[in-house]
Amino acid sequence: MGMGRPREFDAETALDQAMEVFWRHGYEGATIAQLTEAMGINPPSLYACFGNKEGLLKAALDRYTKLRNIWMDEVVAAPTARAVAERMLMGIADKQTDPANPPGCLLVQGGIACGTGSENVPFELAARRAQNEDQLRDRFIRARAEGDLKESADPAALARYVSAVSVGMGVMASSGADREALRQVADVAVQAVEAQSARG
Amino acid sequence: MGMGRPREFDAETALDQAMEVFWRHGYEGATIAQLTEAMGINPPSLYACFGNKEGLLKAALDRYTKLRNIWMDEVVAAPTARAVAERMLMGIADKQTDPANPPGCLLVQGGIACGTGSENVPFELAARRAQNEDQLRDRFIRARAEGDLKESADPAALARYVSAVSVGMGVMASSGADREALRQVADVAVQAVEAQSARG
DNA sequence: CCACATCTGTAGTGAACACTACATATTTGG
DNA sequence: CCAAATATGTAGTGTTCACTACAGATGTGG
Repeated sequence: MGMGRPREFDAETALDQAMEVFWRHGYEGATIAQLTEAMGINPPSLYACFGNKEGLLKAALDRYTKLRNIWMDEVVAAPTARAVAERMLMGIADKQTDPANPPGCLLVQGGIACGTGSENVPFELAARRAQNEDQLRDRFIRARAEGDLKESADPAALARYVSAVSVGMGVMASSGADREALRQVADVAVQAVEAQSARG
Repeated sequence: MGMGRPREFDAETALDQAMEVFWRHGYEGATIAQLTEAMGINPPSLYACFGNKEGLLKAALDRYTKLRNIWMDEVVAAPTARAVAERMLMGIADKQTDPANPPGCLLVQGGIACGTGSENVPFELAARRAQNEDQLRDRFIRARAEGDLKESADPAALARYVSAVSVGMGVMASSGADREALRQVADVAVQAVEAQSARG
């Protein structure tokens, strides 16, 4: 039995293009016509490979979070809680204003609110944002155990805080804030973490 | 010449219902069918009164920001920069988890990214968020002049920071964060403003 | 070279969308 | 009571959407 005609496009390259469309227009705002054009394929190829529009989004999110998690590993490798927050937020300021990508964050731009039939999309994005928050929380738990954070500090609250600031910066970036403006926000935000550090 | 048949519905009541639909589903996710059903009217009445879907959104935003500005006046009436930040963020934590409304903030849920033909919507929302940021900035400028904030403090950056945290909290609320979780975020966030205060 | 499996491009499909034509109903001014 | 003006409900309009049937192309195993 033969193995059939091989695929003529590269799935990961196509996903990168789809990611950009979702990033710029959101899940509901992105049309199959825009997606297929950006990916350089026709609808049947898209559906054969990714199932449907939501499957394509999930695949794009998988790719996005995979790259992002590599970066997050570098972030939590910083020596102190303050350094972690600074590396995270300054990195966010730069990444969210990188002209190579649409402004903001795919995990926010993808779709915070959706219509009937797509209620699953906001959940999907939230779950992936929560992964990063968990990583931060674990790192802050360690920081407190190491005496880097005060005993009174709440690692979960700190992680939620840093995550919230990241999201807020993403929305600002998507509405036109430039890199310097975001860095100023990050700079202020880090001071709250510093206030929870043992040697403030 | 007669003045015609009078309108049978109350425009402001109808707007409140429309607001809720946009809030929950976003601009693109909200359908005219859902809007008219919630408003208790038929499409021709909607179009006669508000022009089109985008006109309805703008009218709903006008009403939303009108109520919100009243609250913001109370916020900036707080005696110190720290108290302003606390009142703002704690109030946000409560308002964004008020069961009387959909979770989160209409100015975010309304549509951060939109498809072709609705590019104007994210701008419209961003402009209204910027109004609140300007109000905060002016208040922080005064705080610095009064010696409440350090000379080295940047009022514009602080305002942008508080605004970013608010937005981030809104996204968290919309994805299920409860009131207590948001209050913890607010509590941490206020400490950054405190660090910029003269008597920290 | 043949049977089979998978991909590709063309050209649609039904459904849902924002929006509206039109006839009818309800008001005011004379 | 009539004419002008505006609102309402019914029943659509054309367009766009996500998705797919189908025929032909391109590969593998025997």
